[in-house]
Amino acid sequence: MKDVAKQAGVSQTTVSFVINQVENANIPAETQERIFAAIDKLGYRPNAMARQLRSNRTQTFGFISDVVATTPFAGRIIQGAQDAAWAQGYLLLVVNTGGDEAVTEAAVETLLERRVDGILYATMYHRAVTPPAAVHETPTVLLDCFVEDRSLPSVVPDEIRGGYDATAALLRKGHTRIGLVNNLDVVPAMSGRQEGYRQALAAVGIAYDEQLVSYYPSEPLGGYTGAEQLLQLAQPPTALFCFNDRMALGVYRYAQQHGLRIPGDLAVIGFDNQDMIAPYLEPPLTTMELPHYGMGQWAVAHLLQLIEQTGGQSNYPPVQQLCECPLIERSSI
Amino acid sequence: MKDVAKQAGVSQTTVSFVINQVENANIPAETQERIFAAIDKLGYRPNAMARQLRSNRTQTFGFISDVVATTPFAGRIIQGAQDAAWAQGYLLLVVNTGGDEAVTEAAVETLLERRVDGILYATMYHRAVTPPAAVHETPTVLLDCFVEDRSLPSVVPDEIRGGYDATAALLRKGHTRIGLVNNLDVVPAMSGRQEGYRQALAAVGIAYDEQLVSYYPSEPLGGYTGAEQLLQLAQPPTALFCFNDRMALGVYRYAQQHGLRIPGDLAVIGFDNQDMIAPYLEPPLTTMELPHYGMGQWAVAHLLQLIEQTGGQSNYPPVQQLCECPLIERSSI
DNA sequence: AGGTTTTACTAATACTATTTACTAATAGCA
DNA sequence: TGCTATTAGTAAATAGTATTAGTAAAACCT
Repeated sequence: MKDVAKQAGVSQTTVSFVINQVENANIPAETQERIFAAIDKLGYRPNAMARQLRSNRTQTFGFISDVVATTPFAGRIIQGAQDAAWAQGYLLLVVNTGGDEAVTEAAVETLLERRVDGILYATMYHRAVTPPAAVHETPTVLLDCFVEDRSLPSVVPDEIRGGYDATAALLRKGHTRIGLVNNLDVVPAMSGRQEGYRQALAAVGIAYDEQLVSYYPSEPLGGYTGAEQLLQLAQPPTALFCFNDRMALGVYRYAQQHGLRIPGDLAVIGFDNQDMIAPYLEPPLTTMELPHYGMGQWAVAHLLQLIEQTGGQSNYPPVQQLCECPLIERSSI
Repeated sequence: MKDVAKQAGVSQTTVSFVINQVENANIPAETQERIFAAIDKLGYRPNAMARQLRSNRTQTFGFISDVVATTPFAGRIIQGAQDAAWAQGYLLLVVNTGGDEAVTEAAVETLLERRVDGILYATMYHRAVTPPAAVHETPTVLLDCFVEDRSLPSVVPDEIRGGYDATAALLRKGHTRIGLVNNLDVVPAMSGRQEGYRQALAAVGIAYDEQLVSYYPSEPLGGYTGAEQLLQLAQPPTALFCFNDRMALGVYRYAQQHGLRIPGDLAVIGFDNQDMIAPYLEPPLTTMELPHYGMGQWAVAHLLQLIEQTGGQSNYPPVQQLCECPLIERSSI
């Protein structure tokens, strides 16, 4: 910048004013042109480090996640966050802890040393977490996870409503005996979707029947086994709400092997809207989409809001945002 | 740091020496302890920005990609890169251009302003690219892509060898009439795998038969149509090598509808090893894995090497690295 | 004409480290 | 004892910007 100033015959201050379009600086167009010419001639590029040091803002957020790549659709979380950040002139510094606690601690430490303007703490499936205490030293929002004591803002899918809407979609098609092929692990998705299922049935006066719910590992085989259990009942369901698309895949397989036509003999609805499964099943699977992209966006928007508030020191209780899971209608119900 | 110095009763210089474990500084253990106590007491955390400004190293790489999330397995590229970077004390600043040229240009500019120590330029499928000229201002390696003039180092899958190995696996099982259900788009994966297929056949003296190769869009429907075309030949193939797992899915569907048993009546081998498809097909699909994770790692390792060399100003021609695609044996051949 | 306002700048300082050059005090040695 | 070598530090320069306070000259106003 000093060299640019010399080249343009002005002071370094003036160059700074011109580069940053400072109001009230009153630098005439002619001088500005001289400075831009000097910038071009010298190939000058502002040094963001120095700028950050001086202004105490890095225009950077840390993005910590347990496992980015293992679950395939989860890349959308990071994409939503990145897009929203970029739109506001922010960049994301990503760390991937692999779920290791020591790494997570080190990651937070590193990000704080780098003076990120905020931290996004994401998990690849909806669950409770206990992030390192140091995250409280900077604005932080939890993405697809939450802390038990609600001491940090978080954004998660609205599992109950998702379960409700999926069940309601089945009810709208005239089904009254609806099975739930649920996950065995007690995670928020498992209990939340089941609660939504219960509420949707209750809303139309259908009694909750324990027999119509099966619990198996959330994989194709678990779906197969669940279908087997529920469809061999004396009064079998005419529709199955599956915990996820992979379990729905198992249900499809069972139906195919037993000559059940979907949706004629059996309606099937999934959850997750997995790119590589849902659209390619025969018939294409109706399912609920997890709002990963939207949650990523929301998290960044909220972080920006927190940063702005920090000036005002407003101390509202951290918001716990629920994101709706839209119904993706295809041909399986 | 000044406050720490005051608290410990030493100069700021001494604190710096202790924090950085400077050799030849001869700070006795007792003084060091006093300083560490002061650091703890004041909750001091070094300011990476200032450190970076002074030392002119950011310990950061830029990671530019066209579309992170659209192709599901591609997250592994970023994961491989991130893991390798973290292991060396580097962090990744990710930007996702959505394929937009203006955004790409802006991304490079931003990363250069932030003085990243290097750039990783990744695409989500293997292809030729023309990155902004400014990437030449910092060490850069291309990931899953390359420039026509080979002016930048790159790492890509060895498509020819992948095609060769897939075909060879089929040959080993005794097949002599092998069809290729290829992609319609002329991309390196398409032509490379076909070339490997040709070479593998030639190696055992089987003449290349144009009739045994079909070209359709790389989706399930294209696979279905390809299978239909090849299997209705007067002398149909007993094995099909599919451009990717999604096309293999279409082939499975065709086989099922026409009473062909896999692998008994028809052997099928895919490409990509997609998490959500290959293991869950019936029977599980034998396929070739794209070495995404490994390419990400290699790219970072090479970047580090380039940075080290930059001191020595060695000017070798940029290396073009090929990564092997391993065979994932399951039950479809 | 004399004063005020505006224009077009500049000098100096701060941000938080790293690094070089230097010093005072002590230890070692013949 | 007198000299050098080592120990245990410190002062000051530097990195590249942003920002505050200030100034000289020109323009404006009555």
